[in-house]
Amino acid sequence: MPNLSLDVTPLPAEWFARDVNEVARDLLGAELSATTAEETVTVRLTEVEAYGGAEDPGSHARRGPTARNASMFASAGRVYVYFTYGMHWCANLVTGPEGEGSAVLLRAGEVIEGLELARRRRPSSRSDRDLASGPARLAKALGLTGEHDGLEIGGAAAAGTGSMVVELRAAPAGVTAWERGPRTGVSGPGGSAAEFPWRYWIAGDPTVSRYRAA
DNA sequence: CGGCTGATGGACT
DNA sequence: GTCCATCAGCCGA
Repeated sequence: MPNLSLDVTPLPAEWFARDVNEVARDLLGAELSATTAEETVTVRLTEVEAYGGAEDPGSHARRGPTARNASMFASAGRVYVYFTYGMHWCANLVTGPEGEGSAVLLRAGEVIEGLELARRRRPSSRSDRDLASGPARLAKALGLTGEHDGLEIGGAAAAGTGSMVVELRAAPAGVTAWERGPRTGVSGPGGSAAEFPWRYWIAGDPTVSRYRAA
């Protein structure tokens, strides 16, 4: 299935109204931009993970809505940002209808616009290809934090002293060279990692995060 | 480049 | 208490 054009605002709901795995795969190659204070960082998505609702043992939504995951249960086209490991923010795009709790975790990307700002935000990055080569790295390069949880794509929201606008454009011709495999850190009772090969990445792309299965 | 390990705090049982 | 949808720093090659 070819990628649909996403150059309209707000996003067409039908683009998200299908299996979260198809949405995840079609997000590969898409361009996500985040603008604050007249400065924009854009990443070309190279790695994502699909997470289902209550039926998915690896999903934050598996035990129903809480204060933390509330925005996951909103309708499609919003950003779900959560805090993990005591220091990192990670960003997802909500894909399901209201109440479902499905979303796509943005795991890695290539910075294609706003390189200077991305470098400023990630001074510890060893090279430009590491600027967004991991979920927390990507969120940091884009400037996304808990302030932006629930933000609607294509919309704007007050965030601290400034504002944030997030926009998404699909790859013009789609991505054909994609691969998939087990998600990170998803195993144990209720479903092994192998049962959910819902991690997708662009084959051979140097910005894909260095994940090794246990 | 790749492997190993400590850091660090909120959510949830 | 325990569990994280992780990363930076350090080391060796």
